[in-house]
Amino acid sequence: MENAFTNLDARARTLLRTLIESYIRDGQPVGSRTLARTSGLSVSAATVRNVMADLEDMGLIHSPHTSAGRIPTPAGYRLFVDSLLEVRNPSPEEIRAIQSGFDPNASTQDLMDTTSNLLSRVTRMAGMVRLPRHRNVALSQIEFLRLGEGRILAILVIDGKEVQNRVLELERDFGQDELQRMANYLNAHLAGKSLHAVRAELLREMREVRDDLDAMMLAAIDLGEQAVGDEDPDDVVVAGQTHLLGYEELADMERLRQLLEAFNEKQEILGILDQCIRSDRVQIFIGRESGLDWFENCSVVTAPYSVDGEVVGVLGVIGPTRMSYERVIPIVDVTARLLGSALGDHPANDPK
Amino acid sequence: MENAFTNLDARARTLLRTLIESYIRDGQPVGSRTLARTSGLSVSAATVRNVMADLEDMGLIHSPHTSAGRIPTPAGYRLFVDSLLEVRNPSPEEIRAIQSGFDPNASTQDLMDTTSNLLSRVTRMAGMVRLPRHRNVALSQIEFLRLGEGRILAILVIDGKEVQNRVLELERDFGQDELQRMANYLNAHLAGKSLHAVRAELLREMREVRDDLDAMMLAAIDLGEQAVGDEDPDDVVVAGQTHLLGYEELADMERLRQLLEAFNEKQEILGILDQCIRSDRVQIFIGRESGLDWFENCSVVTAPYSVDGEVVGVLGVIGPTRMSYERVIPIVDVTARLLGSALGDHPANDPK
DNA sequence: TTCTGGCACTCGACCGAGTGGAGCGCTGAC
DNA sequence: GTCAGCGCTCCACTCGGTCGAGTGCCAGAA
Repeated sequence: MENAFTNLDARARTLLRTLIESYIRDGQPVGSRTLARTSGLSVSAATVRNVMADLEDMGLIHSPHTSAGRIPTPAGYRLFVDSLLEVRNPSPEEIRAIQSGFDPNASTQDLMDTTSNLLSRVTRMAGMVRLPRHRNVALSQIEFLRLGEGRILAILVIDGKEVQNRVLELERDFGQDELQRMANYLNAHLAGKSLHAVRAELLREMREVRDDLDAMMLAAIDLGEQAVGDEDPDDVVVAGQTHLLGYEELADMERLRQLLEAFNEKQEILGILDQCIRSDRVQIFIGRESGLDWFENCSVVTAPYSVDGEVVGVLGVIGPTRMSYERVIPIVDVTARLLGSALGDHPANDPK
Repeated sequence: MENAFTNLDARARTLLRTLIESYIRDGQPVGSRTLARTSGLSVSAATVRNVMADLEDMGLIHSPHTSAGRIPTPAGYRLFVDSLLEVRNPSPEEIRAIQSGFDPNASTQDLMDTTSNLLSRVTRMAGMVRLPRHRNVALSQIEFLRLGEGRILAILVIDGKEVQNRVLELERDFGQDELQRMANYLNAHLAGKSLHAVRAELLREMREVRDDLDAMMLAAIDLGEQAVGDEDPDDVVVAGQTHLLGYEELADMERLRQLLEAFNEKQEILGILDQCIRSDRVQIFIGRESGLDWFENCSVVTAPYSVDGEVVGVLGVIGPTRMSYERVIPIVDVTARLLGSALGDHPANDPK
């Protein structure tokens, strides 16, 4: 890549860019004559052919068959998005359309749904949102309910609006009043702190003061630790998969099946998104770069979103590799920013 | 229908049946010669042609074009499944495969997921399960948690294992201890009764003894009524939609899109299933019978499932109209029965 | 050395004609 | 009512020919 990039002179890069733009627009292989005319350079088709031959040698373009025009290879797309693409800012209408979709009073889950819908509608591809990790949201309240012999329902109220249930299976049985006292203890000590902090505190306390506490407080801390313990098996919200049926470059039924199956399973989607969470900018996967066969002809554009400066999740879209990156990238970017700020407005105890 | 059926003599019915079976098997229009040979009747192709002409007049079959064989019309399929089809019992392996899929200790939600997966895997079509109405499940416990000014979280524990949350928005504000007492009151009076009964009781009590109760008990009943109130917006679990991509009679991308979209929205699927909940046997929708355009070339096979004699939900499959009804019907039937009995074993307080 | 015009060649898309086969309807005989 | 046979229709497939787009290469100009 580095190699290819440094080897390319300005003219070759202009031609490659024009070629890819043209192919993205029309979906047709583009020939030397067209390219010579549309590139803006004053060179003949024959010269263009020579340059194209070089580009082909470098693996950036190829022809589907003799005497068809050229189309970009994945490597070509890669070079294109990395160093040739001029990202357009999203049009004001697009920003408005996205912005108006966010209801700051909605619950997190609703926000995720709205966002992935929005992404898919605006880009006409499949949109997806990785649920935010709850690291820094405040624990409002914790309660325990005895369900049966050794089975306890832990209820976490987070941020004053999200409710999470967890069923804990325990060795020992607790009475409801015991549980109540534990809850009181935990609430008194931990309410208002972030889940992250709560976890840390519980662990610390368990180590440091183990011996000083009576059995019940110990059990309470233990319970709290279990309840806050592993976060939900993190999930991802997907929308608009069906848009993908419209692209004829994805028309292979078997591939399409695998693709939609992946959306159902969510596992692999999750894997892809998780790879992006570290970056702090828009990231792009082209074709098989993610290591998945069924991803041929598909690309992913993702962007992390953050609340209060910390990255808490990723969102993005999946579409055909031949997509309008210059349009999609800023949309994903803006959406991530807007989602971040929508999540940032904690309507903790807002009336109604 | 009545008309067509009574007008058909045994021979015509045999031929129609053979024709449809053959078409279902091969997907090819079937001609008079083939039909004469495979029907088992000793009649010539010419005679078969005459009969076929009659069947065509009755609207039971038609040819896609001159001098192609005949294929069944929706009306033909209808007659076929209503009175010509000999339902095979599912093979022992199939029963075993289905049966082994049920884990009697699983939660309702898991059971639904398993079941629709099972249906789709065994039939290689899309499986769906309408969640059971919670009419007759017992309320184990009800608790209230104050979230904020006038916002209360109601927690219903049902059947000793299912947990449901509802956020109630109230005019008046309640303190946590008030709520606690209300919950105690409600639990004392209502625990162990079916949700259905609970509702009835709450309503009765509100009318009859309104004046005798102090404000708090009244509020408690009110709360209880709200909490038990409307059941969840009933939902449906779908699985294996992607199987449908494999059938070339559904290969029209636009149709396919609408179909998958419908699976996502679930609304229309719900409508179809709800139409079936009244019947107590396997029901079949063919093509547009359900009134939906995008259903062309699709059929639905459903069966209600019941717990303790009462129908609580429906399950079924969606596939191409050209499906093997004799195989699918018994599968759906058996699955419904097995699901019913799996739901019937209440593992209310089972250890672990 | 680099660019350019020209030329021969390749390949796929398209068209039209021809062919074989499946299947139908009709008719007249039994 | 049943049946065999005939003529007809229509489709699917193949084949050959043409056209246009596009390439690769070469020789000459700058």
